[in-house]
Amino acid sequence: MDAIDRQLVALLLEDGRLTYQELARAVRLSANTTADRVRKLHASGVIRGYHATLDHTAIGRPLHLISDLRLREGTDNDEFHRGLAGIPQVIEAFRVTGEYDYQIRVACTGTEEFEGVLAVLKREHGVREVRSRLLLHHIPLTPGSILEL
Amino acid sequence: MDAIDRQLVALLLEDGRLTYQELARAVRLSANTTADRVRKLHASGVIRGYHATLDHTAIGRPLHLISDLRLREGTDNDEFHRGLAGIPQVIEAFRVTGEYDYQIRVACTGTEEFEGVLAVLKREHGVREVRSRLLLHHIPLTPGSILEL
DNA sequence: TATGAAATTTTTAGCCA
DNA sequence: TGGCTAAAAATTTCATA
Repeated sequence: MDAIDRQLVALLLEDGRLTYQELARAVRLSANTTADRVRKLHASGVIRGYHATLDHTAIGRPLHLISDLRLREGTDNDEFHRGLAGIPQVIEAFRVTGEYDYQIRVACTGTEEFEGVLAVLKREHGVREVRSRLLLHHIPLTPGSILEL
Repeated sequence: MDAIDRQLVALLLEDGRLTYQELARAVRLSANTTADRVRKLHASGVIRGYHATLDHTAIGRPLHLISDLRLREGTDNDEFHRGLAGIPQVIEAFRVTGEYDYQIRVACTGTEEFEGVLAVLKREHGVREVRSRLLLHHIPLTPGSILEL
C-alpha cells in the first residue's frame, strides 16, 4: 500500500470502470503492473468491491428518508437483518450505538409507500420505535482525499 | 427501462466491473446490444456512476461514526459543503430535515482523530451542535431488489 | 516491474425486422 | 427503435525474464 496504490484506489473511487491502461497512464506504470496492483488491492480487501450507483429519483423513487429504529426486546438480530434485506425500499442499513439500535436509508415513490414500509417494519420485524427525517440533498465529497492522510 | 434494463442495473449494482460480454450472457442478448443499453442507462442518468468501495478499516481507520450537525445561524450552505469536502475523514454527507441540519459519516484512526474532526467542524465551519453515535455494523442488503418493484 | 504474444473485450459500422 | 453480425481497435491475460 504505497503512494501508487493510494493513487490507484483514489482513481477507482471516482470511476470504478477505468481500464487498467487508463489507470496505468495516470500512475506511469505498465498496464500489466497496474492490473496486478489493482487485483492485489481487491484480493487483500482494501478495495471491497465495485458497484454501479443508482439514481433512485430517476427510477421513480424521489422520496428519500433516514430512519432511526429501536427494536422490541428479544428481537433476533440476524432475523431482523434478513427482514431488512427483504424490503426493497431499504437501500442502506447500519447497526449503531445510542438511543436507537439501527439506522436505515429508504427510497420510496411517495409518502404512502413509506407508510407501508414503516407498517411492515413494526408489524413483521420487531421495530418498536421510529424517528425519521427527510433527506434533502446529498453533498458531493472527494472520497479519495482520505488516502492522502 | 424495461425488464432487461432492470436486470442489467441489478447486476451492475452487485459488480460494477462486469464486462459487457458477461452482462450479455446473463440477459441473453449480444454483447453489443448490451453495451448500448448500459451506455444509455448511464447517459440517461439511471446509473449515476461506478465506484470502487473502500474498506476503511483495512487502511487504518476502524472508527466509524454517524454525526448529526446543527449549524450556527448565518452559516453559508455552499461554503459549509466545501468545508466538509475538505475534511478527508468525512466519507458521506447529507442535508436533512428535523432537529439537525446535516448528517455525516466519518471514518477515523481513533478517538483523538475524531476529536480533531469535531474541533475543526466547530471552529472553522460553523457547526454549533453535534450528536454522534458509533457505527457498529454495516448490514449487507440486496440493492437490486428495488428494481423488482 | 516490464515485455510481447495470445485471448478477450469493446467499439464501430452496416444491416435487418 | 431495438437487435444483430463482422471487422477493427483496444484491453486484458499469460508466459517469461
